[in-house]
Amino acid sequence: MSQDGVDLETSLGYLLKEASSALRTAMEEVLRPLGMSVTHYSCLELLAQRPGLSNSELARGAFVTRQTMNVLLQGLEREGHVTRGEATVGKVLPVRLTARGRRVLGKASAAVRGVEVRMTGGLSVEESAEARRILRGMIGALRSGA
Amino acid sequence: MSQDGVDLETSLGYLLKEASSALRTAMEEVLRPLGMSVTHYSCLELLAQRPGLSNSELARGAFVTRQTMNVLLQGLEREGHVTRGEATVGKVLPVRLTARGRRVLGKASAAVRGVEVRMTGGLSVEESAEARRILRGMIGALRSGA
DNA sequence: CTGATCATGTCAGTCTTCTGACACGCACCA
DNA sequence: TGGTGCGTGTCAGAAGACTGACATGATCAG
Repeated sequence: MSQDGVDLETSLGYLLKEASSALRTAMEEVLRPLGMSVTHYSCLELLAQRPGLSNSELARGAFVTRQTMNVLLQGLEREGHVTRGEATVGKVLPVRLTARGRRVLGKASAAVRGVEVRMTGGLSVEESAEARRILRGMIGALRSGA
Repeated sequence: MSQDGVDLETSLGYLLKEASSALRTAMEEVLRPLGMSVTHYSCLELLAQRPGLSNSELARGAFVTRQTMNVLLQGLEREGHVTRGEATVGKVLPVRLTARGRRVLGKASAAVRGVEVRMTGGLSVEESAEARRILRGMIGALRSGA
């Protein structure tokens, strides 16, 4: 059975999906009371740390297509959480957080930080570093093959 | 900036999402030529390893809702990849792979195994074990908090 | 035995995300 | 100079996944 196939009990891929799913669920739980989805939060957090990112850059950072990020940004702009500036070069429109966007992000960021602390609470500093190193290696290996 | 928020460069949560996204993309690439999606494959692989699973159990194993798994199974049944037996207890319908389902799964399973090998190729046996241990710890910590 | 609770399968509607397609601007090279 | 390729923003349609809701059967407390 497990000689040619993928054993679910052992597979790192399955474990990765399981962990990612659990993280997403936990984030949804703490973000729901704030009226925010995980993708909303990801977009705002990206903008807070890298102001002026474009639509396409935000999409890559949040792991969605640029079309999806576009409709997301339209909603965020309508709600007054972000502003889209003038194109300085080409068609690229830099996006920035408004004061209101920064405010709602504050609570969300704290909530998500709580989830991350809960997730990594049982890990030593060495284990965290090891986990980061291994995950980065996996990502690199997967991307190189494409 | 990064004192209260979540630093994307360091965050294990972001790294987890990044790795999961890269894995999903890589799987889609190898499954597309076979005319199969990741969720299709997950469902079939689960059934191969645990025959007779019910709709709800499959949903939990593939990290989707039972409604989503239901429409997926309807499609797989229509294409002759699975059969749904009689309810032995309650309303629970055990699902099983057909010969045809097993055949298409064979190629897909090999392809996905190739992706997993590529992903974990650079890891030693000890590192793999460490990664599994850490991921299981994260999953447990996230679930316990719910 | 009876009522309450829970999990399951399923139908319907909605929301999210993706794929496909188009026009535009930039950079490079012949 | 003109063309080719690439990245970008955006519109439209299709596919995927989710939430809500209902009836049914199992389980357990009283």
